[in-house]
Amino acid sequence: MTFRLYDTATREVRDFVPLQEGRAGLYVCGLTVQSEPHVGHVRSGVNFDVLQRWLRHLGYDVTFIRNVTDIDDKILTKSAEQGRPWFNLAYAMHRELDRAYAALNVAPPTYEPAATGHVPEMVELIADLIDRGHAYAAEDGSGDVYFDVRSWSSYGELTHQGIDDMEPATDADPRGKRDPRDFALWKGWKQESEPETASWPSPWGRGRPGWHIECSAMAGKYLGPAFDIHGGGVDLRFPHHENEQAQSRAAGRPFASYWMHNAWITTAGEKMSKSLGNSLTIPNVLEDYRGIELRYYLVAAHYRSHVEFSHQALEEAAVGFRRIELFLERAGVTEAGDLPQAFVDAMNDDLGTPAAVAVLFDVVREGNRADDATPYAGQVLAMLDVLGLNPADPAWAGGRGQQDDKLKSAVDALVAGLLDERAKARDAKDWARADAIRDQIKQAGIEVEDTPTGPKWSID
RNA sequence: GGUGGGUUGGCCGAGAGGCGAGGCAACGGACUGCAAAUCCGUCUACACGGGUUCAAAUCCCGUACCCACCUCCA
Repeated sequence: MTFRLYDTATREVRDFVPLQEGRAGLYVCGLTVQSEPHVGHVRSGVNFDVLQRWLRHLGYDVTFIRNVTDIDDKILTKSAEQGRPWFNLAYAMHRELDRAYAALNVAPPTYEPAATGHVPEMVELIADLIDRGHAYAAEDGSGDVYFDVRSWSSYGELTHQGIDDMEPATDADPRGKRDPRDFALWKGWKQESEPETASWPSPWGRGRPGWHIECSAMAGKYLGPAFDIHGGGVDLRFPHHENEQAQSRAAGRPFASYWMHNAWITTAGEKMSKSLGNSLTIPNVLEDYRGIELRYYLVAAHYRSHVEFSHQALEEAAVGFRRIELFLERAGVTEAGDLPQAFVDAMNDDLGTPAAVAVLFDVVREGNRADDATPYAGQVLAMLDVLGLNPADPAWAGGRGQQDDKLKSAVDALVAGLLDERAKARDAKDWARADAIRDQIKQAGIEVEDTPTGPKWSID
């Protein structure tokens, strides 16, 4: 079976046929770095990381571009509220995002371009659009430049909407727009309310980029006028992706062949909006769960399915994942084997991670049943590698590894004496004494279990 | 008004005309001095009302409820 994926534009699962054999160009809309990343934000990071890994597994030479939007209205508003420069806020949140990705073993993309670093490319594209008659400088002297949606007959094709069916933007300032649905390519500098540092020179006066233009410009720069896959969250379909496609194609660039959109994580049935507070920020969640457990929770759901976040569900997922880890520990295998065909089929079917995870557990069970778990453990490792969930991956060590080791050997020394005593009691069939010692250790939060190779302890 | 998605067992979460996904929890059994871990088994679900079909969670029609997007949200 070849790799198939659901294309939002055609609303069907299609065979993946790259523009160039053996190569895959992937552009994903990253985040606007304006607040601490929460669980919902990193979902797309994890989802597209799995895509990237799978494409690589399939042998593609992948160029993966994931941008960062480091200038926009919200960044300006928030930084003003916090009394610090916008670039300070954006950079701080960018670093926070990097930490979150690292904690979840989201591999860095090939390149992570930032909007502010690509103003010349945007200006070039905007000028081209004006030349072609698809954009115009606002006549009200605001310095804005708008895309003329009426000039582009296939506007709305990505989201299958007709211009006249769209709700006129009541909240947006119509300013110098010819049609209320025209969107900003360039935003003139508002001297009275915006810092000069948030403006760049352009043929239309100082200003800053509109939201959508950056992605068209950067995708074009790093992936060329046509590339394979464009991804992002469902909310970006409209207007962001619709506009990206319109302005790119209006400039004569074919743009993306496939569109992939990941679904939301909701809390209490509601969109996990940035205004809901910070209880589910990555640093907060990682106080209670390991990164690998959170990643497993995110990978176990299909990328196009809503996930209703709950601590109970995350807890259950973590328990389930530990089952896999325990199996690997017991097997003591470190060499990855081959992927089971059922796993490959699941992944090829639009990244069917839920079915893939089911295969994972099937193999764990078979391995637990078998006399020799080695071949099964090898398969499990191979599957975990593809999903970015291999516990042995150094990415999970974080900065705590060394201290954990020291702690472990200290506890080991303390527990060893007690276990020794317990062994003597057991030899003498003094079960009461043996159980008392085990209880005593458990009081300290350490679980003792007897295995064929002797007792083992683990932190509860 | 337009566009898209959803409603599955105690819980989470797949599937998309016939064959019990998987996980968590619970219960029973095996193993164990007792446990733990592991294995085996049990719990046979698809919002509601119609319809099509030999056969519907899956297709069609209708209803209810939920969510998202409609010009700077992952």
